[in-house]
Amino acid sequence: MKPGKSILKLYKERQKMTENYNHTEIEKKWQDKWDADELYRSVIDESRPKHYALTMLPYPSGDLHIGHWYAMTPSDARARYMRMNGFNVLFPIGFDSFGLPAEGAAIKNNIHPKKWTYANIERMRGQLRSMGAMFDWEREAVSSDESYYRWSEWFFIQLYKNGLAYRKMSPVDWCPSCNTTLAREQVWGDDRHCERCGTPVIKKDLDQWFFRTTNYADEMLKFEDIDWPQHVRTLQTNWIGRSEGASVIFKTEVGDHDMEVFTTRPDTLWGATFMVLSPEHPLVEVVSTEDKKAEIEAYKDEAARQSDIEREATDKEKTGVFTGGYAINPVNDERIPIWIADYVLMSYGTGAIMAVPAHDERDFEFARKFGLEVRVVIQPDDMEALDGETMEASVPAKGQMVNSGPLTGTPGDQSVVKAIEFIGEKGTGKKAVNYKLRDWLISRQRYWGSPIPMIHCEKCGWNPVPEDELPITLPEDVEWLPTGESPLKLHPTWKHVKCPECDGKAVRETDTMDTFMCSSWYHLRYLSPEYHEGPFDQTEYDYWMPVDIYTGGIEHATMHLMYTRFFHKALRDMGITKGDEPMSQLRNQGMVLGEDHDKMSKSKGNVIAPDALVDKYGADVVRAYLMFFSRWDMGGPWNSQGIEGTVRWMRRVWTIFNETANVTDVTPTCSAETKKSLRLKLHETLKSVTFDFENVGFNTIISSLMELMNEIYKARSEGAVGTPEWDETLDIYLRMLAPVAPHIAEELWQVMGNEYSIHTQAWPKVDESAIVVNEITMGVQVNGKVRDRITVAADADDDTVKAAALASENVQKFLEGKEPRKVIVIPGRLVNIVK
RNA sequence: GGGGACGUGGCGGAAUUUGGCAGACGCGCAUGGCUUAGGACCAUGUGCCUUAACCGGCGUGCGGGUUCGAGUCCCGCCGUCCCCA
Repeated sequence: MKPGKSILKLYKERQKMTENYNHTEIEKKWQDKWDADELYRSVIDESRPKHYALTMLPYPSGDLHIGHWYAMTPSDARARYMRMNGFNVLFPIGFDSFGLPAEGAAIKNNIHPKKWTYANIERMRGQLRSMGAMFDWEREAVSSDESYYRWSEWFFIQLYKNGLAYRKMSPVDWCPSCNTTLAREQVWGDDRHCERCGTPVIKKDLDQWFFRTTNYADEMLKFEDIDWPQHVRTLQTNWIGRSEGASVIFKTEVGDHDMEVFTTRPDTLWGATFMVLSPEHPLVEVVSTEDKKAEIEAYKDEAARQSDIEREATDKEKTGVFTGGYAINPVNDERIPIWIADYVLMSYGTGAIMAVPAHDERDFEFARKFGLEVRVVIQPDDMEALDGETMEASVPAKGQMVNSGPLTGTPGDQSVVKAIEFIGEKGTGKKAVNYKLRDWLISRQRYWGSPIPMIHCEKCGWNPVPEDELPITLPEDVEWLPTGESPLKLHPTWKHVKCPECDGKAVRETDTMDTFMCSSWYHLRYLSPEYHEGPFDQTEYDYWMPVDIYTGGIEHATMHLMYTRFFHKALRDMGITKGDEPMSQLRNQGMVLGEDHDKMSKSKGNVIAPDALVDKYGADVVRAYLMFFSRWDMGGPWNSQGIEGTVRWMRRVWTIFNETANVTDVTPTCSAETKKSLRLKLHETLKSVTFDFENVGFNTIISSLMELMNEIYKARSEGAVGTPEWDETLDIYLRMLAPVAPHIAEELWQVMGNEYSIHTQAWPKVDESAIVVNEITMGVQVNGKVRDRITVAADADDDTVKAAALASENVQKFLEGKEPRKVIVIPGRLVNIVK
């Protein structure tokens, strides 16, 4: 090795250091300064329009992952863009810090959930700061803080007092190993096992608290006044599952009990040849005969182990058991057998159906399998006469009523209405609407959640805790049994209280609230997290609400996003909130996949850790690459080679600005043409970047900025440095870069000798005159295929364009001497010549 | 089973608005420059087939349709992904 080699290498290294920017240093420097200057404090300012930008509340799992960056940093860029456009922007952050994982950690590692949670929050605060987002930390809200859950409790009481919270017995998923109920989302797989221990869950009847979400089912189907993605609207609409029909009472033959059924097809009542109850239906015990009991019990156990989806699947072999009991069909007083079958769900409708095999697919399969009668009562006009004995499939279409007593002959377009009239007159049924939506089960047999502020007294029943006694705080001196049972229940003293009514002995509710309760109103707590007179300060509410843009994952479409709408509407009706909807606009981001195009997971080893990326590339590059690599609403695979392209771009940006700042006395040598086209490209870029920010199209923002940087390099090589056009371009470029890469933009803003801070600068305005062009190129097609390109004056009339197109040699060649039959001119776009 | 979304080069993806020049931008690759050197930087090229090159032909999952014109609209398939109390 020659001695000169290492010296040269050293020199090169040093040169590289000055050429490239030190992201760690710069990002720290500006984050500290922004903090010290409270640059991102958002306070009420009536002189400016407000913009409330909200990103979904993270759970403090312990480590920020790339998904958080993907959700938050593009949202931050958009919020910054709005700020530069004169809006007073609120972009808050906080933590959804109650929940199951904290208790998992407690049981597994013997660490208190509170300690675990708050340590995680502390760690994640630092990680969140590294994003360089414009979070207003003064408004941080943490849902497990006493000052927060005190108001969750208060809301519960208000809902209770207004009849929107109630208690009832309900079958819930229960893990016999963990000795606790599970949320629906904690039950996994087709065999319905516990997410934590893998034990198959069972259904268990428990007294639980519910919120009356179904009161708002119809209102939640309305989306006219909010700009939410069609996909989310569809998911919520299907989830609510509204259907119109009739409710009809069938009587049991023995005991004359009512069995209510819901049907969308009351016109087929005369074709009901049997009834099916859900295996969980309370009347199963009553109607079944002694000889069937054992068989029925076995069947019930079997059904309880299956998921509702499996049970409802139409391709599944039908199973069922005859109860030995009979019902009376109210329209014709016929005696029909009562069966139980798993395809009837207790959670849908009334848990009982009238089976009309001739006109319902599943009833038909069931009837054929068990040899039950198939009776045709509807005859569609365009079909041959149906025969119940021989038909091979059910006919669900509407049509003329046949074999239907007094309604025989009613045409298909009136059948449902007439049938409802008929049962109405008979007093045995009425028009009804059914929803798939259930009331929201709020009880959790958990410790780490907001206590339900209710007290039970043997004498006075349930009463809410007096409001001046709030908050009911969680006791900290608790222990976990290996059974996993809630420590609140096991605590020796906590639950024993005096009855607020009679002052006698009473007990607290030891269940806590579903954490979706906390996240239903966090956007209100952000308004005034230090406020103690109520859940929020009314003045702040009146200024900031509603949320102008809400960003987050699609996975919350039917959970959080429905709960929060319900919550807002319920609060509105109680006089607490105003307006019908909490969030005017919703935009969802997709998911960042691993480099193998698979979902990221520790077991697959394809997880991308943002902290390491920030160390290596800096927050600005990570932000920009996340915006660039795919359409935001689609997401896509990470590519560690791909990010290098963003690094190169950022380095080129850095170079251009530093070079320009350091160059003095330069004499421009470029042509007027160069200056004009640079300015054209600049304002075209500004226009499209503005459009893209407005429409949340992040990837094309970055590609436009890359294109413009390529054009800047071209202009530089042509000697444009030092011209007014050059200076204008660089000035506007930095402003456009600022929302994307806040640190480097701030640094370069300073390098260029401007006043701090770039983030309080105005968004530039497009100069339309710069975009006007004199000449345009148009494609010329012959029979739809491009054969040439012509350059014409931008304002040329159609005849001129036509003439220019026909003058093309290549066009003439393809015309083969023939006279064109038709020439279509699309101004500014193309010419199509039809041979 | 039902509901929804998507399908464009070797790869990620562009093509806004009302159907109007497909493949922007980036990765990768290739060639050249600078270099003792390059996994750095700069420049150029890069859908496929054919060609020395031009020209030409073919091209947005497959098959049909509407239209002067279809990635975009309609119908039918195939495939992938997501959601489902």
